[in-house]
Amino acid sequence: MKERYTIRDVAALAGVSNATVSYVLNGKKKVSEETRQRVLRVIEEVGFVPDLNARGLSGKHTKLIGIVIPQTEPGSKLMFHNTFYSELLGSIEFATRRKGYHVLISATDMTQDYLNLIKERKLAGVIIVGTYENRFWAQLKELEVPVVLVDSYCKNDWFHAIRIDDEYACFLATDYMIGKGHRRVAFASGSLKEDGVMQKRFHGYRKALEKNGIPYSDELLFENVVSYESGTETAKRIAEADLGITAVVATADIVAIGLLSGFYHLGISVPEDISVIGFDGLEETKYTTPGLTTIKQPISRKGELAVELLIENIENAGMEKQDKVLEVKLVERESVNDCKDHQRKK
Amino acid sequence: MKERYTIRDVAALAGVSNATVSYVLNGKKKVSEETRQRVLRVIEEVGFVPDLNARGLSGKHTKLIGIVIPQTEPGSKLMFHNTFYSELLGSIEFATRRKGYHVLISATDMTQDYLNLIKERKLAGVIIVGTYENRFWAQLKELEVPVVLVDSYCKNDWFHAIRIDDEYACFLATDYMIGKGHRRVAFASGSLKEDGVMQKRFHGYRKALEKNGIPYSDELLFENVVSYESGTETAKRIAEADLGITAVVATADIVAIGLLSGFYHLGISVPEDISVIGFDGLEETKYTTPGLTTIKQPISRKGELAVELLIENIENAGMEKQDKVLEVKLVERESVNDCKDHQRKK
DNA sequence: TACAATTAGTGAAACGGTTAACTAAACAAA
DNA sequence: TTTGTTTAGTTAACCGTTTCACTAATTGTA
Repeated sequence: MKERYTIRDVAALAGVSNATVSYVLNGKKKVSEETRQRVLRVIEEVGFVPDLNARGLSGKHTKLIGIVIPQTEPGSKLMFHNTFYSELLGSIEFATRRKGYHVLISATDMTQDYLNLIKERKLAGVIIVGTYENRFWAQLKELEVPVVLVDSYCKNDWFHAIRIDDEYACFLATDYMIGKGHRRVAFASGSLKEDGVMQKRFHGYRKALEKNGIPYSDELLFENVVSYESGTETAKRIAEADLGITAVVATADIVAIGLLSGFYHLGISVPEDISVIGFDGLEETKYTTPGLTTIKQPISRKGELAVELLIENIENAGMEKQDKVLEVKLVERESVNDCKDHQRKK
Repeated sequence: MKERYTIRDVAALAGVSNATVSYVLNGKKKVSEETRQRVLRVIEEVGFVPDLNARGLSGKHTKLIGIVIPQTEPGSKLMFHNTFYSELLGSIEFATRRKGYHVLISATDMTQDYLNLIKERKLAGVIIVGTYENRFWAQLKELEVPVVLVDSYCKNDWFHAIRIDDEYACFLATDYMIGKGHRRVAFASGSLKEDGVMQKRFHGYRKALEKNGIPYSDELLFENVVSYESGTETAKRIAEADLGITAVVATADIVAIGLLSGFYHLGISVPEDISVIGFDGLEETKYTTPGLTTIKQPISRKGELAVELLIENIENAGMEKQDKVLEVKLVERESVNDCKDHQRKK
């Protein structure tokens, strides 16, 4: 890269000391209007741009924030395929840029490597999405770097968090299905191993059954990964199980869309033969056939809020921990019908 | 952030000078095996991690690379919605991480702001995706930073480039349709204003018509943005135009998927009433109804190659410019039928 | 034995900012 | 006139690396 003007060059040209230029740049000390203008003119003329590496070295923080998006499998293809993450990432990137920060993305779990990255780059803050792994959370805390969790649950409650009421949201979805007369409601879930959003959503599902006096049955739980393919797979399993299922609550739109496709290819018609409700409110749910009824969560808002919260915390340290719970709403489209009550259709 | 061990701390603990530690770290000078081990042991013990800001300040390069993804509209929602970009981004991120580099993403055009970003962060290299804007390219060149273009066309031919043969690819798609007996083949394109991939693809379309002795007709060109919505819109326009169109060549799967949905809602059946071919080979084309016949391009490979090429250029400066053209292939699924030759169906 | 060459390691000056401590001038108050 | 205060700006140390120039010790050569 080409050699560049430094703050000292600018100082020399403007006939002041480098400190003065620095003060003009960051306004931490008063500089007479006259000098200020002179310095600014020189900056403008030579196209001076400060070196953020140097600033990061001596200054308070680097204006660099890290985003951790879960890595579902090596190659990180799967996760980028769920446009939930795309939309979230887009909103984070946009909000970050608007605030004059830059964003470093990593599709990885919170590992020792990532902790090192935080140190190496002296990240000003970190946004972590959808991780429940807590083996490294104590170490993360020790780093004393501002952290905002999105859709993550940290038992210790150490970090800021942005989320929705996952339990309620799935309660809503399930209760809605039951309200339509469905009694055999399957639950197409992501992995329930970790103590995260999926578990919360599962609890919501069970609560809705309970409220309506429907006994929970293990057979109706279809646990899988969160992906298109897993949806089609689950559709097959549901069809083969032949349990009289008339409705499916999916824990992600991408799964629901997979279900739609799976059922279609099996000659099972949605919503005539089976009703499906999704979760997320992705754009594409408007365009699927049939249009997908879903629980819409404010994805972009999550990203925006995460950035705002993080930057606020970066800029005024020692801020009290915050938890923001955003609202969801049920969007009715065409993938849910009233149950025709053929209790046991063959 | 917590105070950290520096290279001098490590040096003191190992009883050597800081220079020696530095040489152990980056192997630029020989250090006796004994000292090396001693230093490494201390590093391990105290968990020392070098500060990349400091390294970036004094060292050759920052191991930070920037990715520019085009911004289609403020808020950058649209572009992140095309999973073409998600997949590309995912592969870039993965390849980058494997090489020990980090990646800074920006959804923006190549503007003065971005040029400044390159300077500010002293980016080691830049990957630019799908931009044709060249107002700033001369300035970018002056920065003397390694650049790889992906799906971008720079007239001056200054930068490394990764691409497919867009013209041939669309020729293939169109010729295939014609081979199925279609004579009225619409072209659902992105904007042809800029001198980029869309224009190349358009040329391919025209060449295929020409080869088959079909006169080109302006009416059959449907220019729009590249998005789901634009696809549904175009479907409507095609239906309303009533021009006896029996096939559509789309310049992006996301548009094609929009077409599928649009036609469905208009009661027009694909492929019975109209055939559709897409472009990109996104995962979801497997799952649409009907499955989308499409021109598959090696998206992840594009990302990988871009990263490899860029890093090679970063690490051995003065490398000769390279152009890589990757292969595409036509994937047949269910969205294309032989033309029933109802020349003018009502 | 003397001199050159090699090897292992050191010292200190960059890199380009920030900032605490200081100075000099101008002004106000007694 | 003396003293104190405010204002505008400077000096220089520092942030944590890299790397050039150097030294001291060891080895090789004639």
